Amino acid sequence: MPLPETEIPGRLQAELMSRGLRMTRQRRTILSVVETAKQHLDASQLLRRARRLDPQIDRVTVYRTLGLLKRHGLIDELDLMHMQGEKHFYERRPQRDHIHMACLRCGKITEFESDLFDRLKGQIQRDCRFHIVVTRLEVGGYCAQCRTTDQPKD
Amino acid sequence: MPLPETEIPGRLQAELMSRGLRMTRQRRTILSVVETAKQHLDASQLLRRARRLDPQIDRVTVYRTLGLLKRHGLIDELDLMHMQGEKHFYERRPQRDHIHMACLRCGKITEFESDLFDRLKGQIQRDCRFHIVVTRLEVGGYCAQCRTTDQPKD
DNA sequence: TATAATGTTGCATACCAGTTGCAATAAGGA
DNA sequence: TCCTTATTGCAACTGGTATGCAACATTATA
Repeated sequence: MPLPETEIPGRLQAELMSRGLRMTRQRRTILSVVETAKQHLDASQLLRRARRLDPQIDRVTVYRTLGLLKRHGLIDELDLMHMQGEKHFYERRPQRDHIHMACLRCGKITEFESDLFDRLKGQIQRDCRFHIVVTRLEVGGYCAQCRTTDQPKD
Repeated sequence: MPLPETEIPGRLQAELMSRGLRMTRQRRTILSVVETAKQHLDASQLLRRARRLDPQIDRVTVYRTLGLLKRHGLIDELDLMHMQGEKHFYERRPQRDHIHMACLRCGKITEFESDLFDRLKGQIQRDCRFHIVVTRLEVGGYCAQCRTTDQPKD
């Protein structure tokens, strides 16, 4: 994921502490993995990386910490069109929502920000009188590289 | 789901047959359940309804038929923000894409069509040179009824 | 209408991501 | 430092979905 320059390392940790949550060694480790990830990671990848820093960390702790971060709106959960089973992927909640495009052929994930998307969310809030907490726009299709070559069959 | 008047009963069956697929008793049953559903159903609900019409239908057949319909782009798979576990919900692919809004408090699912959404998809295709096959825009938040009352706690 | 070829089904079993109960442990305030 | 309470790790479990395989049904063909 493009990590914006404005992001402060340790931000997640500071956020959780300011909410009065206990900062354990395990949480610090997991948060640092989430913060330094350059791509979207699933729980097991997250666990593997966390274990490189703290070998006795348990996967349950990873799941619980992810749940915590989700409930506090600090990370977003992605499905990425379920291209690799049913696992979920995580990213720090960005300042501005973006769209995830998944190429059904090469599997590449691309992110895209758009004013139209922002306006669409505004329209939903107004027209539907719906208070948006979280949005997820995922698009499956063929990226520029793959759409020129043969398409996969059924 | 709002089933548009333009929808022809037996449409799914005709579509599959025109693609040269075998039309079995089980498939006919499952297709009719999908076609007549008035809400988004998950695999187990679909199975229960199919069994009312054909008691010996097996759940794997439901999963396999759903997979088939998905691959042929005849139904869409929804997560509905994973509010009820990890199950998936299904709906016939509509003529025009719509947004699913899930109320995090009462669980109500609302659908919404929007020109802005159509334009956004156009922008993605153009600006990202991405050929869209399927989109999924899900929004979690609080509906008009629920946003006025107390919010749930962490 | 019978037959052959191939696609589809049902059963049992396995799988995989994620969850839960509970006793042991550790964080942070007094 | 002690005490309270949150958090952890282990093991076992759950729910949704997928698979191998033999039996069977569908469709094309004769």
